[in-house]
Amino acid sequence: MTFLKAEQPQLFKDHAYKEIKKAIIQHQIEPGSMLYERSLSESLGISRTPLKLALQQLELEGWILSVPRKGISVKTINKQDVDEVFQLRKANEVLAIELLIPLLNHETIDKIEKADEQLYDFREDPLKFVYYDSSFHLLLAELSQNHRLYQLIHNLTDQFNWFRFAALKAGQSVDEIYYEHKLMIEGLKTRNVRQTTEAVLNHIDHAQTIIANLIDNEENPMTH
Amino acid sequence: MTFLKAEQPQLFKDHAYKEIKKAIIQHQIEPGSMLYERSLSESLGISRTPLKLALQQLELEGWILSVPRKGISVKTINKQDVDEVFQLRKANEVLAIELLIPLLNHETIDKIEKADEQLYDFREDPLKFVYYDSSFHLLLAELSQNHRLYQLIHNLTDQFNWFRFAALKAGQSVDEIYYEHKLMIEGLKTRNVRQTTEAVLNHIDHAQTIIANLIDNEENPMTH
DNA sequence: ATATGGCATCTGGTATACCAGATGCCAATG
DNA sequence: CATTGGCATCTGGTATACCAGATGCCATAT
Repeated sequence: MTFLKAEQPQLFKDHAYKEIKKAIIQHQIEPGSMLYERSLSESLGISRTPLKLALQQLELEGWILSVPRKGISVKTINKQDVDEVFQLRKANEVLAIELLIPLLNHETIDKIEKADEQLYDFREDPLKFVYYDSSFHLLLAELSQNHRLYQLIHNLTDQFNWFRFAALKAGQSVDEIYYEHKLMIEGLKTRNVRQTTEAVLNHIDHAQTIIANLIDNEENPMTH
Repeated sequence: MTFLKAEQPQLFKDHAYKEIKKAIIQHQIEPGSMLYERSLSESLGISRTPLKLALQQLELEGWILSVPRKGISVKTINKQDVDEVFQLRKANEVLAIELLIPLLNHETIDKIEKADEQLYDFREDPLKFVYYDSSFHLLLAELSQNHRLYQLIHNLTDQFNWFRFAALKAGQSVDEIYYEHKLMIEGLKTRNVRQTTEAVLNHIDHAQTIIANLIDNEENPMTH
């Protein structure tokens, strides 16, 4: 029995992983640009060993491409990448809904409504809206009680946010999406799997359309 | 233009990853047992740096648990783990079917039937049967043309195989599952999404029942 | 002018030395 | 006898030196 919290030590690899991923998602690092272990480790103030671990995680999650003895680059994306991510999101967020609904109770419904209110507060602030929209989807995944599913959706929403930051930079707003959440919540409150599923699919499809148009239309630094 | 094949160099980390994962799946390493970086690196004949990369990949994929400065252990599993893996398998293999069917042609159907014949050849050899059954499911994932989905199903079927090796060790055979493939193939050949989906779900449910019983029934080294 | 060979210098990959937290034994102390 | 403090020795984490493949420049040869 241990009372003094064995707080997890902050490992350099985790810190590096978060920092680099954030920089990629927020487009502080452009897709296609090279990363160099030596200069990165220097700017992060750590050695190459924990940095390599961070980079490998990013590679396994599909953010960067590492070619042995040649170099590491931030991945560029094309329409197929967008399609793949959205196909997976749809199937797995629907799964989360199906698992979640039989588990709902007053407490969890309350949590969901609270999360949605937070979202509403930031409907005019695109950056924060992106953040809280993800939180909303992640909350549903968490309440599905399938931890592997949560991890998967987490990864997919991160990738989605990457696309989305590009849309924001390009001046496109996706804020009207907020109102689609209302339909999802109504479906959840009435434990209606079909209504909720449809609302989720509409919600995701709507986002996909916006992103797909952005990717298709022109040369932009995300595509190769 | 490069004609001389730029064959990917064999990296030590990949070799170590494959070897350790194989040992875990085939239960040469028992769940719950500890792994030590120094002795592992020695027995693999590599240093700790590439080994750490291999171990981290195994951790990210859920095979092992690493506690900073304390140790690394092979994960034990419980009924919830089994449920999680099978929930994900069902949703995502159904997705693969839905994506695959509109893409089918003579060539791909031929591939699928060939794979099934190979499977039939090993219906009496449980070890090889496990291998070719996975190949069959992976082929369907591959033909869905969603690479992320392929990777996901690959990971899930590997975890499934881990369960399955335990079933084989416990003397339970799951070979009758072969005949369920026939129904899947018929559905595919007639491009019938509903029939194929149902066959896949039955197929996976059948396997889940066998594994769940094994986990539930008794103390065995997989559970904690 | 062009093709080529070799070297300087990039890159990531690997091995290893060292650091710090965790643990358990055991002697010193009450 | 029970408790405690400290040290020996485990563990993984980190920093760093070195190795080898990849690349491009430039001198040289044709």
